[in-house]
Amino acid sequence: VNKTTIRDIARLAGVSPATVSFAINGKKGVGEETRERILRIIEETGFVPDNNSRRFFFRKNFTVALVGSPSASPFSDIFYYEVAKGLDHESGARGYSVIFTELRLENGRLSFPKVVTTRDTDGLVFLQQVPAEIRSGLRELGLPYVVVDASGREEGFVSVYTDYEQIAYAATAYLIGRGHSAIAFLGANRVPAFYMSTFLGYKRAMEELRAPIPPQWMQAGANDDESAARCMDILLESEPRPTAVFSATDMIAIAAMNRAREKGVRIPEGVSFIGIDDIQLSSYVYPPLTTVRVDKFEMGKAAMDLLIRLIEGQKPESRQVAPGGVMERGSVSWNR
Amino acid sequence: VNKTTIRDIARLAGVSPATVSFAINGKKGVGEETRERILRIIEETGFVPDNNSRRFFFRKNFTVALVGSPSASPFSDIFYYEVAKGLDHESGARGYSVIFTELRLENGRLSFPKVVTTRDTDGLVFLQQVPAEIRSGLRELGLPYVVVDASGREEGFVSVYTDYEQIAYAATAYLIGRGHSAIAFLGANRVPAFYMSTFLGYKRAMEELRAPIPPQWMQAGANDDESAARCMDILLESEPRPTAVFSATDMIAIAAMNRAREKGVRIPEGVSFIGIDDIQLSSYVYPPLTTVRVDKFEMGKAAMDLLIRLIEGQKPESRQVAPGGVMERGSVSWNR
DNA sequence: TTGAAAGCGCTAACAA
DNA sequence: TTGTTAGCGCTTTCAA
Repeated sequence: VNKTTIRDIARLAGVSPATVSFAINGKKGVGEETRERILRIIEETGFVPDNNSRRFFFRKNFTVALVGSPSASPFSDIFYYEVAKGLDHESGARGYSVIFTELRLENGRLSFPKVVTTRDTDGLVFLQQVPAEIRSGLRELGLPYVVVDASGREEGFVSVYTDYEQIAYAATAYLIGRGHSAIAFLGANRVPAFYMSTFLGYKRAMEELRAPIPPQWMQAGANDDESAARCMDILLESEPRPTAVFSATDMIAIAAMNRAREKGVRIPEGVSFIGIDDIQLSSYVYPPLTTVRVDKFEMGKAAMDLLIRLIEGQKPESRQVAPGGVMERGSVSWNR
Repeated sequence: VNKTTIRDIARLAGVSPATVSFAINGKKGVGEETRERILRIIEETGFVPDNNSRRFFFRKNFTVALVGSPSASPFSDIFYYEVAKGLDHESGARGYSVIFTELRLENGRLSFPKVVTTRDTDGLVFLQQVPAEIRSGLRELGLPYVVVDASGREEGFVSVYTDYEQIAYAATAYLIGRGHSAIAFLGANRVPAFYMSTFLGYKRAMEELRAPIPPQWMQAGANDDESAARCMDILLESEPRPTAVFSATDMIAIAAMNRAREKGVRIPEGVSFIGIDDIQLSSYVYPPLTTVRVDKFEMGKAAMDLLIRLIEGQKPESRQVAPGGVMERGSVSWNR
């Protein structure tokens, strides 16, 4: 198949290739009627300039890689997907494509996939955080990158984040609004900044209640299903026992909920639960989990915008995405 | 940043660029010691040949696009992710990258994203089926494509599939092995070929029981959460009532399970459930769903292999991926 | 306003 | 076995 080139169009229009190039890219230096004639011919022939030639000339890929990491799953499976949709949406409009890839895990060490090491992409998108083991490697690469759903933005990178302090406050305040005051906190300290934000939001809401919080109501180590279950055990045995639990993520809430049920606690009558994220899972567990939504699609779009700006040499600021509202489902009951 | 080129390497090695190119690509026509010297210098300098130049020269992208469709049910979210991992794994080893993209939905019509229409990729991967509305467009494009998890392989395309008849048989046989004989079928007819396979597998297992099946035990229209719930209602009201339900997918099983619980049925004591897929959700619902595993990672790998062969001009056959085993969890009880 | 010409980094045909 | 050379399709500089 011999694709038509800019030369063919030039011949058809009776002009030089350079003029066609100018016309296509909307540069000045082409007469109005010449431009129209050229564009009409392009329209008719369905000509599309060869992208690989442009890549070659500009020494640029017009490509961005979404870099997943095995350590992030399975908590983030669904998270990945919605962010990816947002990235795709925005990138399409800006002339970029999104490459899907994952960090390689070989005998216990994380490394970049070949697309990245060969610099066969213009920028990277990370989720939540850049795994510590690859930070120095990332610096060496010198590729622009953004972090989506970064917890806190202390460090020197561009990120898309949401206000988890505010969200945690909203979640706790929701429980308070439903009559609860014995509210426990179930947090994950694997990412300290995330822990901080959610805890502070919880604390702020509790302060307005002016009631002291028993220390064993504040659990920090719920980093996966099992540790969340252990934390839940402690909560259930604590005296007095909380009537509601605020969890920093839906996954934690679900693991804790399952544990409580195993121990014979009725939900939400015995203990109420609220989470953060609104992952797909949350509507399917029983009872469906009440949670505060985080707009991951929007985060993906924002990340793409920021990353393209970085690639093009701008110095964009990190961007905040507004939190969604409370998704009221079946895991919170009234407490009177 | 002025990247080092093949010319620089040639100069350092005291040979011509062509010789370096031969050495890199393992072509014959280079002396053994010259080759070693060149490769050593490449090693030392960390030189990586510019991929965009190769794309330009070969008029090829070394890229494959995973084409999602917005109309696909939320059921497939997790499916996407595991297949994508398989695609990434295999493509990395073969020098390709995976682009993540979605069909565009504009005023009710599906269309291809720009990456595809501009032929800025070498091949496409579809999930389950090619949406009917874009089939003719796909033909016009003339891009190679494969369908992952295709239901049946009647039509003229290359696909990766698994034997759902066999899987359905295994699932039903598992219930029979647990003492059940009043077993209902809950299927989805949105994709007829998939419906066929699962139903026939169910029927084959039931035939061995030599017991007649009341027609209302065979429900075909469970295509989403709500229709699955309605089907479950019918099952619960049918006389005699089945003691177990085989569902063609985990999502259907979960929706039906939730419905049964709403109606006050205890699971698995009242009714047992088994599904197909082993999606992540299945281990988190309550009770955790017993299901037959489908190896989606393997499907992704196989799809990539097939697609690359197609791109390289071979005529590969569709490939079958072996079904996984039964994942025994908490949704099936013994029936005596 | 338009055209001619050079060149991006690589590969492959051909010549030495 | 190795070097020379041309050229892939595009953009941009420079000259007309």
